[in-house]
Amino acid sequence: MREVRVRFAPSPTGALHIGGVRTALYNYLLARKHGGTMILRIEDTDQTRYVPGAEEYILESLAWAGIQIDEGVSKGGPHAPYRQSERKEIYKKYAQKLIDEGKAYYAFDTEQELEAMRERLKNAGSSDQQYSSSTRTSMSNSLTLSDSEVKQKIAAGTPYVIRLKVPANEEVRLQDLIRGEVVVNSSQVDDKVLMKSDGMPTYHLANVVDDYLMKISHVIRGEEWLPSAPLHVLLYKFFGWEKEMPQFAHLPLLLKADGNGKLSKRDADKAGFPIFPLNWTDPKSKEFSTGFRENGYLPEALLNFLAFLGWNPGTEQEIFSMKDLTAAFSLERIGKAGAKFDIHKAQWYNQQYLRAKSDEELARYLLTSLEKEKIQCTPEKAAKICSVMKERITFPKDFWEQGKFFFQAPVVFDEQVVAKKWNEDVVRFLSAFASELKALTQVDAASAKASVDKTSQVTSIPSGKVMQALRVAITGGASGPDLMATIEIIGKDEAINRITFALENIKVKVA
RNA sequence: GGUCCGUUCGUCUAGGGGUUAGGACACCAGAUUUUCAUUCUGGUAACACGGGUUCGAUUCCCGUACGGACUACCA
Repeated sequence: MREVRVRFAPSPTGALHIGGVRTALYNYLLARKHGGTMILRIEDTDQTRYVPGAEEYILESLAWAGIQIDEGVSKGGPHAPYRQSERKEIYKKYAQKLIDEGKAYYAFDTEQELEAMRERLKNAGSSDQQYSSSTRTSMSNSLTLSDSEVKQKIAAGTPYVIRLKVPANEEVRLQDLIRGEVVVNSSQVDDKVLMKSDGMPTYHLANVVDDYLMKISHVIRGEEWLPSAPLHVLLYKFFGWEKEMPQFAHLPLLLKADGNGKLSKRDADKAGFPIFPLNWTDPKSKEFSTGFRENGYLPEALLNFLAFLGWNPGTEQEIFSMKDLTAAFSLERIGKAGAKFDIHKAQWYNQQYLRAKSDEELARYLLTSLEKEKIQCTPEKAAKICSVMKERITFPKDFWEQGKFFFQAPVVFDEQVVAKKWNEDVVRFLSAFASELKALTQVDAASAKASVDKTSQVTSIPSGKVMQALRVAITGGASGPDLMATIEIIGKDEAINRITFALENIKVKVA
């Protein structure tokens, strides 16, 4: 097998779509698996769609995800520059070569003329309205014009594009690593523009030239590129690069969770989950989009989830670190059908990865939240809280959001529990329990439990009848981690205060 | 419309000519628990359809349906 060199080649037109992250991931995994090279190339040949900050965003997203670039923008390498706008002259040279060899031609048609051509064909009932072998003869190009006319037009500064002269009726085959052999007749491929009138290449030319020059071994990209792959094959042929042609792998698309169709930002917004790795504000429209990172998704969990959308190892193992993924990954095991993006599974992965962390690591999340709230807490206490809460949370922020009561005494109490459980017995029990606690020098979970049992005996009230009320008094809510552990964490005095406060403020419902 | 690609539980998928069609998420039920959650146990649930080929097809072939991508001087 030849040296594995893969590239992720996004264009800086906005935030990086989550599907792009998966494409990058698969590229990266293949590179790592075979000790190859991961290249990042920026495809910024469309100047009208350029969005400032997008490139930085892509870089930061990949870094966050843990997808490391070996070569490319921001990193440099033997094939620099890696930004296509800076490689303009290179493409020009290759386009010229095709012109010289009669494999491409100049075209001077204006937008209106092209429009008129399509209209004409449409009216004539033609099934397609392409600029191709059948229509090029009636257009304004270097095939129909004389040499002197062409020269004159160019000299006069008439805008022109360079088009590929696609052969009329030829079978173009390509061996896709995921889909097998794909055959397309060249008559289905139109005379694609290679060089635009602004002097920039189109994707088709730039990608083929760069992949060749950068010695790319595998092109792993989304399925939306499959229809134009034959064109690329043709280009490799015309350049005489068939031997160096990379292998293609066209990935199944990421679909929206409900209904059908490509996963879009709209769908994600509607369902309330992010679609971009990081927060993003569009510089033009000022539209803000949330990111997976800011929503509390761990990169390793997101990647694990993403990896399994379209690929699986064929075993029953579900949790895969980047290392595991690298070891298990293979293009052969990528599926063909589009995968619906079900955020539930992503959340489950997040839970799994969060739980696997040590209390000390988790404590850092809680401490971060507390800092924002300007609440003091020792790392030890934070770790303890995380330890009792880790089984019930999905995101780092949940430690604070579901554990506020560790730091703030409740002032309002769950109405349902109060209505249902708060009664004379409760008042009696809690008063006695508070006294019981007072008698102790220190309260931990075990002694708190002992006190509950003792109070139960003394008052002859079964603890089961009053535990919910105790919880409400201590936390204000109806659910939470182990109550005795909670009491231990807030401490004896605080527990007594809270019970006293509840006793004073919750009215017994008159039966 | 045309070209290409696809189709196994609700979702991600394993499997593959003869299987009780497996797992995970989600869902439901039971057990545990002071609650919720966790955990454990169990459950509902799938080969799009029609023709071939074959002793036998969910698996191979062909159609149909449905879905998707592409159809720009966008990538």
